[in-house]
Amino acid sequence: MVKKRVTITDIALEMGITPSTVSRALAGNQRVRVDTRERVLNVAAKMGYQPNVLASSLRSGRSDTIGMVVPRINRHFFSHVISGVEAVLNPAGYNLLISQTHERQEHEIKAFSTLLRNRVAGIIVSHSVETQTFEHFRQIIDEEISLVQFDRVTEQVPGPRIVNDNFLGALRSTQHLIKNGCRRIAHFAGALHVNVYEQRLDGYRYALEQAGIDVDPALIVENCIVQEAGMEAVENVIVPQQVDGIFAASDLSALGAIRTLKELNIAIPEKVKISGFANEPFAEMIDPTLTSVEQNAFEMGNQAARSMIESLGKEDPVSEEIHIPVRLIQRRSSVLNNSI
Amino acid sequence: MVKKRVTITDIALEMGITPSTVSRALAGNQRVRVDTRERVLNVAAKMGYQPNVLASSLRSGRSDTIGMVVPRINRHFFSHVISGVEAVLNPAGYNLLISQTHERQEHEIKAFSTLLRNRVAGIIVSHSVETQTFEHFRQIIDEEISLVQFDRVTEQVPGPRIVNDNFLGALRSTQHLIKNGCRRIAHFAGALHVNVYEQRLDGYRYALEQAGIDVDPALIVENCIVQEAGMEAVENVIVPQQVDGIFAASDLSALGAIRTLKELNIAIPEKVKISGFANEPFAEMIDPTLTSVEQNAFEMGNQAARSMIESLGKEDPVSEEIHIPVRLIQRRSSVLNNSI
DNA sequence: CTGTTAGCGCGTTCAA
DNA sequence: TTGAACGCGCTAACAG
Repeated sequence: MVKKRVTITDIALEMGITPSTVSRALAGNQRVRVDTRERVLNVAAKMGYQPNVLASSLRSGRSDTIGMVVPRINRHFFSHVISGVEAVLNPAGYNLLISQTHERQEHEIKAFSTLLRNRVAGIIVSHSVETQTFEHFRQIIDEEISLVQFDRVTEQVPGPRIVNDNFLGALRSTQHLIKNGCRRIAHFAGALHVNVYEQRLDGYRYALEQAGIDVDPALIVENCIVQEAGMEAVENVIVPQQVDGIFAASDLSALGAIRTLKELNIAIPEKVKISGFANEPFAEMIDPTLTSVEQNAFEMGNQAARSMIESLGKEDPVSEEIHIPVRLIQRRSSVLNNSI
Repeated sequence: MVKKRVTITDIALEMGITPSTVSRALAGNQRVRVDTRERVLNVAAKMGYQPNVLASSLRSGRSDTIGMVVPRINRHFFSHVISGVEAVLNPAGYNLLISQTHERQEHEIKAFSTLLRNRVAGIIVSHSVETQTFEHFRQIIDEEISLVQFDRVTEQVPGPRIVNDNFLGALRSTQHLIKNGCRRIAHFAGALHVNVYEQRLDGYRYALEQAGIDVDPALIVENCIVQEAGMEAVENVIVPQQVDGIFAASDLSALGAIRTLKELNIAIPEKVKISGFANEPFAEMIDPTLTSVEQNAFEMGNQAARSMIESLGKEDPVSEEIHIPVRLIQRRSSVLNNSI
């Protein structure tokens, strides 16, 4: 026996009133007697009524579902951003529909399509690494769906952008290496068409220039953000170029460098000082512990959600850029004495 | 200017046919001329038509949204399960609506309510640690919504249960410690009303009994799954009880133990051998590297999703229990010589 | 304060 | 093969 789902009509029939009144009572509308509202609420609870948000959204044209599109759900950074978004959106009465792109633009396009079909009120997105064109944002913009970008963002699309202070993090990190005596500092960079990696490179460059150190292109390793790339870079660049410091745009490539350097018996931090980016959990667990730039993913999620809620109340998108502060965490991979 | 959303009526008007025909054409219905179907598809694409799944679901009574309820999105294990679920459900045309309970039963109840209101076709859930009663599953069962449990499950609720082979993992892990010479083996347990921790305790017990070692209740530390608890347990149990082996139900408490033992200059693995559970990423990064039981979270997600799709096609739920194999990964925290 | 009427967008009868 | 009519559950406009 299938228990049919309870509708407002069922409640109305049960009480001898009309569905309209039930609807108003449930919605907390003022134009309904207090005692009838309470009776409706009672009967609804007793009958196990669950409002059908599909019908409600269809009729009202409003939706309380927010779409979220990320490269990968199971990456430490993104899972924490998602958690931060959820922490703000859920208490505010919104639900999250999540898609991952696996770093493929094609999947990003599909994800948008799915979210549009589901009539989400807004979309919170961090681009796939492949994404360099933005025509697929057209429909989102045309339909005036609120759009918030975070971390991997572009100015070519309107709406708030929540980003880490990548430039400052890179600047502080490189300055820290310089202060500790490094002169030939390599940079493990990412894909430079992605804003975050471009800005980290800029911060690195600026720090060197300020210190009167020439920027040597031979010391900049592109697309070096995974562990294996860090390992290879040690053999191809760090050793032959007699590098004494590494600012890595990723903790993983920093880890790769540490492992290979240890194998080669090159002392860290005595011979080479290293700092990474992201402060992954393993940074404080490896030997030596890894200096890194902490980015507050949870807070970034909170802010993205707050910006989304704000956008939902406005007519036109505000294309502001909001910076989440970063913090350099000094550990043994870059500091000689035992002061830390 | 708001571009109004395109509906099948718009397409019909544009083509001088009726919405019915458009609907049939888009649904791939046979009872429509091949060339009109193709014309409809063309016009739909040209007009940027996105089907309204809310209206579609409302009308058809079917939904392609699956709800997922987990304790925390941003935990390594759960984020990988989610990813595994997504990897199967997405290509099959389903969307995921995700809620986290933060280990609170109250939030679990709210999450269910939200999913029911959104008329999900099924729910994939792992209980909060607080969950010990199951009345809040009533409505899900009554409305015949497909239900799949994973990891933290109960037989008190119908439907497939996808679980790790916790018993076997614990058995192999404890046997491994015994084989390597341990006699007084402590167990860092979790909350014992949760199936996974109960089974890990059982496996530990069974291994001891098989080896003719008495189970000493003083060596079983309950609710010891976070780092701090592992640290305290070293001082309260490991040292005073002269323990020579620890089987921890969690990598985190194992990590805590390692840290405190190192501070106390108690040699690992010479004096105390340790194995954990979950094979968190840090297990191979700490010093000494941590022996642990690998649980394939991604595969567990795949299986949960497959079971869900299967359930959706059936009338009555099948209450089978599906085991995901685990694997003991031996590392330096438990092995003396350099053979690994 | 409550009832009546209409329609959101779609899918599914029943006719033609 | 197509069209006309209806209704999924709900909200909103208009009466009263």
